[in-house]
Amino acid sequence: MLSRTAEYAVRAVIVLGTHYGKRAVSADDIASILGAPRNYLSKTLNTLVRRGVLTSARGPGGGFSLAIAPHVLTVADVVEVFADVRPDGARCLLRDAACDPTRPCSAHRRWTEVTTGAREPLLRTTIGELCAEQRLRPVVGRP
Amino acid sequence: MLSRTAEYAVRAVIVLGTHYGKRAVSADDIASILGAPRNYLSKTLNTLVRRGVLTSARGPGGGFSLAIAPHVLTVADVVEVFADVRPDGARCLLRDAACDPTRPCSAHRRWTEVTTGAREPLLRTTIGELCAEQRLRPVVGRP
DNA sequence: TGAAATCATCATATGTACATGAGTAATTCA
DNA sequence: TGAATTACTCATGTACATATGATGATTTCA
Repeated sequence: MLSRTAEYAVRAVIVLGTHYGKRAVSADDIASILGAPRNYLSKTLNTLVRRGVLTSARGPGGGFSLAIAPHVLTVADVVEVFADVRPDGARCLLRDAACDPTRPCSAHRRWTEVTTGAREPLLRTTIGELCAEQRLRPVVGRP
Repeated sequence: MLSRTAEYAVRAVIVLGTHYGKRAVSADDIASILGAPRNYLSKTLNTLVRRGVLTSARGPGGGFSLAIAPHVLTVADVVEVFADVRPDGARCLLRDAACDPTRPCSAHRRWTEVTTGAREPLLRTTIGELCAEQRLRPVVGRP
């Protein structure tokens, strides 16, 4: 469903979500946790820094951290840095020419519903929700 | 959202849906309707034929037709020929190792909900729904 | 039977995603 | 201040998506 890069990004952000408010995690550590190539991941993380999703710090004790709280950061926020899944409302589905935006063709409207619907779970789900269970170790009971 | 190829496929199938039960449409005609490169589209159409989504006929009067009625054929049926968007239930989100399928980790389950939710509009929407009320200029048959 | 129409396929080219290895720049701390 | 740590960047390579143009194979019909 996602490109390799976008999936690395989501997984890395989940790892960072589990350390949110505690400490930064180095690219080396994230790469080894994910089993992802270190330098490639590093470039991906750097892109997330430039987009304001992460912050970075060099030197000993440095690494990457979430710039946005896990319960606020959505999966879409991360994924859409690497793959634009937003419905292209301007371009018509059937022709390269644009529909009249005030009066789009019927297939166009229907297609927008499909792509909007597919995007919705990404918008609705936060990184925090995906991290939640990572904090639960098997022996820890639920309140 | 879709690869170029998958989008060509959906658009081509919609064109064929508007001619369903009437006549076949040639790759040349589809390419010119979509503004897509003819030979590239031809390969894409051929893939759909091999997958049983379309039928083809050579010679004068030949071309491509839907092998499945438009109101039965779903967008997912077409898209998933070119991009597998089905949730990968076996692989764990956080590691390349697989979760225990009978007892997946919680993030895993949550992630499956996201990808399943994103796929759902593709499964639910039929090509027929996208064809309805199309004011496509029909391809004129030979005299 | 031969010409036209049409799908199918091949050879080749280009760009981008994905990846690797080596190096550079910034930061911390003894 | 210098060594260790870490982010950042560059050069390069491979595979695949996206094309383009030419050619082969099949079918129809005058």
